[in-house]
Amino acid sequence: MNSRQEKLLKEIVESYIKDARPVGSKALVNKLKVSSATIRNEMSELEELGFLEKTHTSSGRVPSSAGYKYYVDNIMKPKELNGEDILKLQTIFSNSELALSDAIKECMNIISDITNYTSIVLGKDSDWNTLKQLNIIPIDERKVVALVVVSNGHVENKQIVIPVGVNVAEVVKTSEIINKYLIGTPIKDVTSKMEFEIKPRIAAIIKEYESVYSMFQNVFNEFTEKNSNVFFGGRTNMLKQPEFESVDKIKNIMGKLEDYEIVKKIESNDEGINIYIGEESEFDKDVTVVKMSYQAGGEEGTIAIIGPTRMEYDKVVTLLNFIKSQIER
Amino acid sequence: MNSRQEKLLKEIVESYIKDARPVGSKALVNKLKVSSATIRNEMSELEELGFLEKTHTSSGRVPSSAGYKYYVDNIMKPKELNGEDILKLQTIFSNSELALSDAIKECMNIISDITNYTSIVLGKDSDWNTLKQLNIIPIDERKVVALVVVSNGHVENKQIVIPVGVNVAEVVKTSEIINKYLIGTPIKDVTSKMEFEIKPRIAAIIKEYESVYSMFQNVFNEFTEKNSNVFFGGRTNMLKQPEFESVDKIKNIMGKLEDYEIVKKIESNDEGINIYIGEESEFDKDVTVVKMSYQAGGEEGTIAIIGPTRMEYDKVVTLLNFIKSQIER
DNA sequence: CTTAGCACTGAAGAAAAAAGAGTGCTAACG
DNA sequence: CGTTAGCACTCTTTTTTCTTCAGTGCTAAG
Repeated sequence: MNSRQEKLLKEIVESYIKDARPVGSKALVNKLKVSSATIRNEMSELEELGFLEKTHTSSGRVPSSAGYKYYVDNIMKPKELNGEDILKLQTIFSNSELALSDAIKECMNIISDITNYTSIVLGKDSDWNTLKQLNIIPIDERKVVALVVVSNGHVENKQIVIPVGVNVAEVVKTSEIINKYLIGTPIKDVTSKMEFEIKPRIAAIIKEYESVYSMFQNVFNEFTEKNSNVFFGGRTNMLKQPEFESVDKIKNIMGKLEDYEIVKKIESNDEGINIYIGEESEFDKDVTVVKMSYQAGGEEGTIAIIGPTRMEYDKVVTLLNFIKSQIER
Repeated sequence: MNSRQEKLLKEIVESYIKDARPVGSKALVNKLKVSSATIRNEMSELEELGFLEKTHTSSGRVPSSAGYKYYVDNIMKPKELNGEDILKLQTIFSNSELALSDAIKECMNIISDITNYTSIVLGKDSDWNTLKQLNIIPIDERKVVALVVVSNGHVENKQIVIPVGVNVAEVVKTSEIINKYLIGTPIKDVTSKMEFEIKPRIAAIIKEYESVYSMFQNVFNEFTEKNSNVFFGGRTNMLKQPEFESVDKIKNIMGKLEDYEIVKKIESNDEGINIYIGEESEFDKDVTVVKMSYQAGGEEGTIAIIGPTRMEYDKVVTLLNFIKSQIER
């Protein structure tokens, strides 16, 4: 691809990102300083290379997924960010009391506002984390709160009504035993370990040990299934994009965003920024997912921006890079 | 309204709920056992009374908001529920370990599936609840989890990074002081009480008391602002309804569902079932909100079903009544 | 009061026509 | 030989016209 073609691709991608309208040859004569006929020639060459597409035989050109990809990889320059936005984000990180994951969530929320795309923060799948601590906090004589702390710093609490025939002291005692024998166990193994390590031990000292046992099993079960380490920002921002004007498309995308099985596939292990355009996104041919994993101070996860393929890539990438630089400190 | 008119309204409402198509006079001759001309006469009378509407001069009739209202108040009979569904709901409540609010959330999720409407569970606004307990759980030497328990049984946890120059013991000490002096304080007053009751006390014993003070203020602040006691079931079910085929309508409704300020207005204080049809719903002229408050064992809140005005009122009301009966036990 | 009959209405759909944006190709130009 | 003006052609979009049809309101008779 020669430099004029690159310039041409750049202008087409940027114009289409801006207006969501196919770009014709005449519209670019000012930018390229050559006649529309020349531009047409170059365009048809870019089309043969697979970087451009036509919506019909005599329409203007639209970037293909490959076109966006080339743009992202070779042409795009980091975007100057709005000072005000930067400041907002920086303020969040400079609030040193905030846990990293909370700070990230707040930031992604703001980024959703800035960009009008949807953002997702995905805590690392709890299967791989280990039990760090289990606390029982009595609320009254019939209720306690079970607090499970996991190695990645994630905390989950659940209110429990104590079964009849059991008293708070017994529940607390059981939690002590669990803490003694199960700390460090991967969350996914807790259920089986409970049966062999804990059940026999409490059987010896608690009358209604079956109730207590199943009570704690429930706590862990729920925790394992939990989708709660998914955070969304600007869930409906997608609707603002002109390409999602068909109800079916909206249904499709919103439906996928509701489906935890699909969303969790976004999870990334790469601390670099990865961009999945169109079909690659696994959402829709017109959707792009930009994602990046983070890891710091024992917390890890993935952050992602979901938007149309017609995305302001420069802005999004620059924003994520900014977040990355903040995380690293 | 005479009894034939009631019967007519009933048939029109039920037919429209079923098919989402305006109902013409001929379609009802079998049901009413009179000629289409007679039905037309009655229809135009019902229209004058404000219970029916036409989409255009020569179209069939559609129930107006008032028509639905009359149907709900005077005509509708409780609906026989599917035994399988009942069983599912009952199982949840019979799981005695579940906190009430968790049980309700699960139930509403199931009801969303059954009905294809959206459900909402709204914890009572924390302004009116009092602080019951504050726990600090050390995670490591720089991190703790602050756990705030509120009188309604709601628990919120937040991970905090301890400011430099402060140690865990000081944080724990502060939490003990807060527990000593602030328990029973309405959540909305905690912030001001912190300043006058706690700040002076910790100033005496902690060097970096300013940091510790603002740290705890942050915990409570976040808690007060928190939207987290809103639970949604079947958020996108609305999209399945044929009346929401226009993108603008979807945007409008989904947007409102994302806006905490609007959603929290659903909050109800009436333990009876209230139905807000059309404009009254505050969502859209084609939306109905059915809501009811609950209160038991110190927990309280509102549950609501949001769907089209063309809603299966009998089913929804019967389901909510069922939930109510379960809560009362 | 009920009903058959019929003219009338307005939406929805199909078909045809007109307008417009943009292309590809050819031939001329420096 | 790359660049450009010119022009026929293609396909979408918009507008217009026509047709169909479900359903109404009204009238007059039972």
